[in-house]
Amino acid sequence: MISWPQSRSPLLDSVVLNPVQKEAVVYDEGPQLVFAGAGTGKTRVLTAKIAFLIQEKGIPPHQIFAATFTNKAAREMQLRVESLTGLPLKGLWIGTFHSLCARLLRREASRFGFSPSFSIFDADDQLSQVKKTVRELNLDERTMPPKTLLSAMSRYKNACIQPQTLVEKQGSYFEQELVRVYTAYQESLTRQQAMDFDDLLAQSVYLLRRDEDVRRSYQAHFRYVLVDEYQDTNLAQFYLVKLLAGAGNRVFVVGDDDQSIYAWRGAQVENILSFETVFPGTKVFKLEENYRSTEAILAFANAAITPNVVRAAKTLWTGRKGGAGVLVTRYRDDRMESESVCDAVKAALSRGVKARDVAVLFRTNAQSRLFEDSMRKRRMAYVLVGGMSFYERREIKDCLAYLRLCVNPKDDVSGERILNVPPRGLGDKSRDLLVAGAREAGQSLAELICGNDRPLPALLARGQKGLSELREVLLLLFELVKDNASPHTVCSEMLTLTGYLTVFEGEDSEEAEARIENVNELLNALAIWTEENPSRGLAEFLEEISLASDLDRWERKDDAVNLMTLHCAKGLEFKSVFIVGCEDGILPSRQNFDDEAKIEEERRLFYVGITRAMETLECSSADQRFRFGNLLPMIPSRFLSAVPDALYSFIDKSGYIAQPREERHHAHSLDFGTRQGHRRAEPAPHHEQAFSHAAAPDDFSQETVQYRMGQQVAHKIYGRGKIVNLSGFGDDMRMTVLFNDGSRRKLMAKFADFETL
DNA sequence: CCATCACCACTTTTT
DNA sequence: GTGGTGATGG
Repeated sequence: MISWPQSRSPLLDSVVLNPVQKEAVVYDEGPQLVFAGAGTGKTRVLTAKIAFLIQEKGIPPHQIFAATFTNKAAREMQLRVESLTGLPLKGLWIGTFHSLCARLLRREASRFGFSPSFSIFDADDQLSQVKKTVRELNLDERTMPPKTLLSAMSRYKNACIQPQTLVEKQGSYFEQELVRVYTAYQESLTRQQAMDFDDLLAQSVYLLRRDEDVRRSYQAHFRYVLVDEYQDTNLAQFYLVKLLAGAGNRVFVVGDDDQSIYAWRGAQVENILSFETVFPGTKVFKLEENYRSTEAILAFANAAITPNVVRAAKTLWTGRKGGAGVLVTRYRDDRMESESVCDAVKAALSRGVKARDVAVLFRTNAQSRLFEDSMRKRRMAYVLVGGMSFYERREIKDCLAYLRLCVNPKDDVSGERILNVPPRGLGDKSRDLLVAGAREAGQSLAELICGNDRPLPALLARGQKGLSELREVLLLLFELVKDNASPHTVCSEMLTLTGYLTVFEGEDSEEAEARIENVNELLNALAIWTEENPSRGLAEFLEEISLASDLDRWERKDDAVNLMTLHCAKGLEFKSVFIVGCEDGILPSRQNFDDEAKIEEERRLFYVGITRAMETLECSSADQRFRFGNLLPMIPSRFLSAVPDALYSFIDKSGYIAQPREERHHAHSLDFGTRQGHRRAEPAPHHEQAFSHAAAPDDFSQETVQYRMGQQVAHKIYGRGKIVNLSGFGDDMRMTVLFNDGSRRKLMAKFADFETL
């Protein structure tokens, strides 16, 4: 380990770097590429590099452009650099490509006829807009599926191909119509002063390409361009790096081709593999010493990735000899897998492992449910990352649409969304009339409704009242925003004015209650944000929301196990990792069977999962799994069989307790699983007893907690009470509890967090 | 106009 | 098992 010989800074002296890492940090000639294998300290190098540039090279923070993969990574990196240099780094351009581009585009908005407060459309908004465009062009949604169109447009945008350059080209019917849709879609976005995710990148590229002044000024301004996770950049991001770097090529990128897992959304591994040719004179550094995983895990990882053909040669090694072997397990079905994995997690916790250091990783979000159920049943705390995020819920999106409209009244996707929310008698018919009227007047929906300079289109009588109500609401909200009211005030005012919650309050369903709770949580989040960002307004809040991923909001909790997809786990590390659902069809995904390049990406995904583990790793598979509502036979992943047996221990728990005399390998024959529509099998046997107590098949803890009428219970929040009613059973059991404070509550048994007395 | 019900396709992965 | 869409009737 070497410290900084010529450093004047005691803080920089404190960074421990190996010789290669140090060389990469200090080198300062031309373009630089760091091949950083998993766990080789790439974040450390990147942070040290930025600190070095600021402190030793005297580059002002605002002249550094650093793109990370998540906003969270950016925040953490900034904090670390700040603590290294002891300087606040206010102006540093650090963030995801998307947020950095948004920042650039807002600064330069006037140059391309946009307002700096343009909206950012997320996937949901994009889809609404495409659907609308398809309808306007009188296309059939079945032959021209909006989703397909959207992904095709996304491909064009990733390659920075504008619709006007496509018009001349001839192609299939689909392609020709695609160009029409693409053209109309972009026009509508411009009209609404909106950018979608892809536009943030593409429009930045167009701007820098088109406007020499802008390009020159940014090239002169940024003295360094740094990119993390370079293997996952797409063509637009590559162009950006190239355009921003300019002739000086002060570019420093870090990545690992073996961890490239986003080709499906346009990332090109070629960016990293051909970096040296594209940036002549590149200095390459290779980090191959892994500081994260035990030798056993690393050997397993190396073996798992070996079959890939498309990769730069490298071999990770570690000085940490030994370590617990990797465990590969095979279960009867998905339920048994989740139960057993949760038991194994629980066992680890009782051995003293902290829940925060444990992760269960899966290929698809749908797999999380079983694990959530199993953990809840065991009263184990967990954090689920990803899936349906808070800000994607309908009620939240409704509220946000109002807020977005306040910032950008031209946003018709938001306008149409809230037109009849809550229901105010403005249905499809009224909407069409208003949209047509707005189009004719050259205005947006909100502008038309709020402007009084022009008679509104004749509406059905029923709509008039609702329309003037909406107008009042919007006018009041616009007024508030003009007076710089806090985001929290605007939102709560909107709720009062529209009576959004009264519909739910009238309903007595769990769902309505959850909605109300979510909206309250949003208000809460707004209040906190306002407090933490007193100088920033609604527009900034909305931008932060729309560019933040679920992972960005994730925080490790000391006592909660982490549940997430393999994609989400990139860049993270955990002492104990469980990779579940290691089956052909899941990992690798069935949809990628046909293409060897895609299989290789799936294999890299597996590799990413493996290399998250520091101390223990278990990879599990199930012989049968519920998918699409039926029980399907599964076989263990080809990725597992590619790893030599000697590198792991294998435990087969897939045998049937009901057929103890059967030969073991018959026990998991497929005939059992082919009956379609089969209901989920009886409670799975505890895995440690699977073969030992054939006579006691089902005393497993499916329902260890029993409830009965009149029973006394104690709830964490509501205190003590008595069960006065019960209905349903299993996961659907509901109960009414009369608490000692006099309140009466309906609860789902499976969620109810209390002790029986 | 809106609530309800039947039917359908769908599950990769996300800034 | 989900969630979105389309037909129907109040």
